[in-house]
Amino acid sequence: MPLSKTYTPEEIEGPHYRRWEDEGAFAAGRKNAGKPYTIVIPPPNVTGSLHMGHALNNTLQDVLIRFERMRGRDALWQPGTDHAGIATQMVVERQLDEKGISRHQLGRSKFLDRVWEWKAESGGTILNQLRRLGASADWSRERFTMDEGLNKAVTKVFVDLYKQGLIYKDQRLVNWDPKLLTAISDLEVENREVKGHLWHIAYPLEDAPGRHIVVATTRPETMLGDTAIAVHPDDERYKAFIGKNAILPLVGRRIPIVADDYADPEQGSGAVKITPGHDFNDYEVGRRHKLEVINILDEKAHLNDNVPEAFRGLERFDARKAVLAQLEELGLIEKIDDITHTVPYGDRSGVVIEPWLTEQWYADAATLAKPAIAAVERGEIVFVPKQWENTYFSWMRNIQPWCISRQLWWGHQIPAWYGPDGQVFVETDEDAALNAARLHYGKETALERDNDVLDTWFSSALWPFSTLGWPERTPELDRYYPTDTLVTGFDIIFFWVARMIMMGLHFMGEVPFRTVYVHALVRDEKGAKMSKSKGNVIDPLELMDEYGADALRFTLSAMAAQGRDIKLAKSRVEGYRNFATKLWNAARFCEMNVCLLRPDFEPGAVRLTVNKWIVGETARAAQAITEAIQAYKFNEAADAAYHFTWHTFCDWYVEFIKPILTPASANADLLPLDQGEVRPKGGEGATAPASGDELAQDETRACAAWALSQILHLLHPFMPYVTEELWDKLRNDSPIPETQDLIVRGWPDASSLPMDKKAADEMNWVIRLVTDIRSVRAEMNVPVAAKLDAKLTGASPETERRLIVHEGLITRLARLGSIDLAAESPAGSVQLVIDETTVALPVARFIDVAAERARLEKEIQKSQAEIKKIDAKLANDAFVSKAPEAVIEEQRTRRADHTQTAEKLAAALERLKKAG
RNA sequence: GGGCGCGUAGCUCAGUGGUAGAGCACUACGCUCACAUCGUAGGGGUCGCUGGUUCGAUCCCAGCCGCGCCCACCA
Repeated sequence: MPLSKTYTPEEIEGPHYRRWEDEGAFAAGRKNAGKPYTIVIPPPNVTGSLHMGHALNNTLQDVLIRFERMRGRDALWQPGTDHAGIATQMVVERQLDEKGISRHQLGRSKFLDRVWEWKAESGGTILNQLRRLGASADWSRERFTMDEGLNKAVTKVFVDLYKQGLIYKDQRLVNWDPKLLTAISDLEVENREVKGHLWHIAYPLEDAPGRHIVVATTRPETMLGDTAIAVHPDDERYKAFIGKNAILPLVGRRIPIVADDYADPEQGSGAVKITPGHDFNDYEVGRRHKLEVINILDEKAHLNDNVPEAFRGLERFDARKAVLAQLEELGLIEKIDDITHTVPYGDRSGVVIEPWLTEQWYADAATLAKPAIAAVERGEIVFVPKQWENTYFSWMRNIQPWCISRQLWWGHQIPAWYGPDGQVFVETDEDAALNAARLHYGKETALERDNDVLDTWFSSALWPFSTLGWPERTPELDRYYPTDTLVTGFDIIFFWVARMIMMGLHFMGEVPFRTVYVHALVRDEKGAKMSKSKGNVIDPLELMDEYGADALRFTLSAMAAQGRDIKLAKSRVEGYRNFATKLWNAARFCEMNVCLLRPDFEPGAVRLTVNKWIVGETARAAQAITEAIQAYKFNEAADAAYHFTWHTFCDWYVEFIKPILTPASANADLLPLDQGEVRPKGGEGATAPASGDELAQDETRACAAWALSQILHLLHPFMPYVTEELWDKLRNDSPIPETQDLIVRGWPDASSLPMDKKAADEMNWVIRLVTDIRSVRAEMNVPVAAKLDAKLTGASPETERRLIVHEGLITRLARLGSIDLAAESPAGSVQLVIDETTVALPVARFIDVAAERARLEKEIQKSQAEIKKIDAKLANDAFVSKAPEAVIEEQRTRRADHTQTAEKLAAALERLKKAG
């Protein structure tokens, strides 16, 4: 069935994807495959939906994986999803909430059943959306961070690290989320700038009635937990107070005034209240001075029984008001400053985080980080762009203990069991824990399992090896680990990338991947972060509906310049949809002209200049695209493919070959038989027409089909659907059995293709000639239908030869009646200069002589100005002695060109004047 | 407070120590047998500012102005 007039993505995307899957096109480990090339997907949240960040991230991965697969590597793109602890639990809790049920009413086990149900219900969505995008992952290997094998991996890692002393339990302040009621890690805290107040509060001194010491705070309610005041030891204002006591207002507690470097004389009043139970700094001060730690908040951040009765049970912000009101009444508020300061918020819950004293599990990140830092320093892992290594280093070198326990239900439950006296047994399963307990206690003892689960990122840190079967030593693990490239956004370098490196090195003894490609964030047209609340989200699914997956993929690739955010404009997507249509129509042209892939076609053996030229241009494009993808310069690769397809193949090659392929064409008797053998123009002396023309046509049909097939391959990583569809068409029409395969195999090898310099020069001359003639015609408003008879003067023998060979093309593309050599340019013509040749176009009846004179004068002036500039340079001794020879030579060449042009144009001007 | 990035055509962005580029938008014209989701031609930029290095700077360096991001326990 012939191709339709336009490309309709929705008709072919689904069927092609199904075919790829049915034929196992994406499966790793196929026979005869070369060296492995592996990418592990950043696992999307299992209950999530595809957003633009996913679209970008997965498009780039797919470009890489398809490229390497086509080049013959054993490409494995390992897919899967993440259980996303907090995020998923929140969704399910919200669903329950709508029915008026709390998870506690349901109980842990039933609640988890509900989460699994929700996972079963919505877990396929994101993966199907990735398929829609064209992602060529090996779905047969799909994993989930909570599946059985991965749970085994998580448990083993936890137990091993515990036994190595790298995981431990500790009581210290954590970031507590009073809404989600769980500890979170430093990374899950988002510091926001907010406007607030700085209250200066007078604390009465114990032994000096009527005298005060003033402290400044942004959180007056925490004073109820104060256990000291700190001043700087060198602060003259307060030296006398050190060692004395103050009386804590509202509470009446006697608190010491201590000297500590932490107190900054420049800040606030220079004296700072110390609340070890609710501030990370104060906690440290408290440690140094052995201060009492008073916890005044419960898990929901309401005041507890450790505060005076009047305040008990108050929510923290209500408590602030109450405290301030009381202080006001007592006249203890000295002044209030308006300030802007940073306040920690939970990135999931959006509420203010409380530093809260609890017992949690920690991983000794500093120890794990050491080899991870060294691996990047040694270049075993390379970040692209390289600057991200600095970000990585600065974080890793100051890394804090990683709080890995969460007071959630959805996640990997911590494999720790407690005896009645609090003794901890960390084992891979309950039986092992019971055994250990029996040994410890000397008898059977009931144990209670730790209720907490692990941070989601704990399991994703193992992803590059857990998905390959670890802790089993599987053949896949041997073959595909270490993986090759990790493609990710910079927002998860700390959360994920750094931790994978730490865990990979610790448990596998090898880096998890060689290259980390860090891409940008997708923003809206104006550069703002896309977010639901702003309503500026562009849905990739809608774009795919409207323009097709290929157009979206190509857009994202073309905009993925390193180190820059992507501002996505719909107009770009539309433009690349048009590109797909253009390609489609070029294929239609080939189809209509019966251009078939030929078994005997040898790109190195073509005889016609146009064909030699397109072979060389194809080689150039293939090389540029290959190099760009290898260097992760997706935009350059996409641009090169776009330009070659549209502006070289469609704009010129297709136009060049039309006169050859159209048998009835009046130009048929002008066809060159071959590069060296040019048939004389006109009837007389012409060699027998038919056979030579058929040879030329034959070669050209095969060459066009070949070039198109190369384009389809080069574009395939970016636009898999339309290229597969057209390839399908092309190969089905082909008599060669070897091409009966999906496009997923085979990548153009530029090094095996000849780049014929002579053919390139020749066709570039034709292009210049045609373009310049068109330009003049347009400028002179020559009616498009007017066939002009061009006359060339001063042509060299080579130009004359080119003219004869390409006459048919030139007259057709430049819309000439004829083009001939002449001794002299005819009067009343417009003249232009190509190298040594003057081209005269008889357009007298269309032109305004005065305007033409002005044009020529302007052109001459332009050239003369250039010559003047070059002469100045060449007259500069410093330039001549210091600039490289090539640069000087280039200047000389340019000068000669301009001189020639100026002379020819001056001659033209003279003739015009004479004629006028 | 520390670190990073960005300011190039109306818009969105590439790019290079040696004659400024693309897409979109815009203007004019469209005979034509792949394509109006198209063709041909065209207009449009002192490459943020100021200095420095250099024979030569949009590119390298410094400072400044403007914008954005990341990290950080400063009340």
